[in-house]
Amino acid sequence: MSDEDRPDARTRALDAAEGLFAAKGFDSVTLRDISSSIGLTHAALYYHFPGGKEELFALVMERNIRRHGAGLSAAIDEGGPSLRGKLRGAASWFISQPPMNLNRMAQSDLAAFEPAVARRLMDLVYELILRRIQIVLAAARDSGEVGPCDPGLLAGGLLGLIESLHSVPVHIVKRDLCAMGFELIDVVLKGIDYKETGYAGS
Amino acid sequence: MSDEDRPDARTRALDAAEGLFAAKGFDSVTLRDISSSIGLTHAALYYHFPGGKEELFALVMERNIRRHGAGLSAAIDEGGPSLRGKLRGAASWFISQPPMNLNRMAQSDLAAFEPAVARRLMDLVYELILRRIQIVLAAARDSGEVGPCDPGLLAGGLLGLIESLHSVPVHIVKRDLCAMGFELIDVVLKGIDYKETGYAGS
DNA sequence: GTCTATATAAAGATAGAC
DNA sequence: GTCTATCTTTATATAGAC
Repeated sequence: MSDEDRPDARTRALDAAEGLFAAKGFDSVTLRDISSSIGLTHAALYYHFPGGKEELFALVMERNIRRHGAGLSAAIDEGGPSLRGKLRGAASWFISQPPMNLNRMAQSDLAAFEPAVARRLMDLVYELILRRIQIVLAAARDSGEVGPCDPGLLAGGLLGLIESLHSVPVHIVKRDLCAMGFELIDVVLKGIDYKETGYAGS
Repeated sequence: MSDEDRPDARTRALDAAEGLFAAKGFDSVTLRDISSSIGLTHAALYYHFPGGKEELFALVMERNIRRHGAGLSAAIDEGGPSLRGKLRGAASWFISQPPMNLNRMAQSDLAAFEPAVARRLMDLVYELILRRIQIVLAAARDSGEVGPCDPGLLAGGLLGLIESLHSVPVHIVKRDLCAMGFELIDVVLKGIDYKETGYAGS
């Protein structure tokens, strides 16, 4: 095992920035936070990202969205042919990842950015993530697997639902987050009247 | 109508801060943003809030949480005896208000606060908001109005679901946000197999 | 590529006049 | 109560040495 498996400084900067931006948001993270976490001074970041903090953030977010798009797509495909399997795959993916905090990105982080940049990132979210879920739902509806519904509305709702699991206070997490996600998926599929779930009361 | 209905400066500061903090988060709002929006200099804020920005934020958040608690409670009571009515009331309330962004508050805004302050605010959220929804669900389950379910999990999920409506891109909002919220409530109640909803296809 | 040093701007906070 | 003025710290960003 050579030491060549260590990413170059640019990639390490992107990785560090991704974690910090995801956890604290654009304004709360300083370039020094990022650079010092990979053993550089903040000035070195301007060599790799001449556009400064905004360029770094935009690059990080785009990479993050694309990674989520690819991971989500694979997880859906691995879920098998049923809608339930596909949605469980999607839930597993989002639960396995740090929270995307799309609300914060849209409403806070991108507020001070050039509209073109902000627009582009939000379009990517829609195209690679929301649309992917929407298509799954629309296919199930069109094939009659489920009844009439609004796939666009439901896709956003499902994402909010699953991502909200990341905010569950630790002392409330009695079970595996993934099991909780699956239970919420079953609620969406069958409603809370659903009797055949594995859940056995409080 | 006397001019006495104008709130005092302290209240106007809290009001302005509430809107700004809600929209942009703790770090993105400056004391000058708040003071200038009510025609004061930022130094004047230190007369009303000697503890500075952190005190102001904590006061604003506590007031906001209590207002949501009261509004939510009233909305649930006005929803009538059925679970569906109560949940529709809750949805109407959250949709009528600016987004709470509890995720951002818990994960970003409060990260740099004293643990005791952060803990206290999160406890208030649980006690006044999540618990209120949880109780409604538990009562419906215990009375047999719905089947077995986990009220704690569902309360958080419902909140995430409804709050996610605030992030729906404007060009996607084909209908009234409240109607969309009601449709999501019906999904939770009956699942997407539900055929008797008013929804009439894409 | 990364550093040190520095320029510049903005923010929280305080002192003291009015 | 609110202001002006100032202090201190911290951030982004740049220049130039190595």
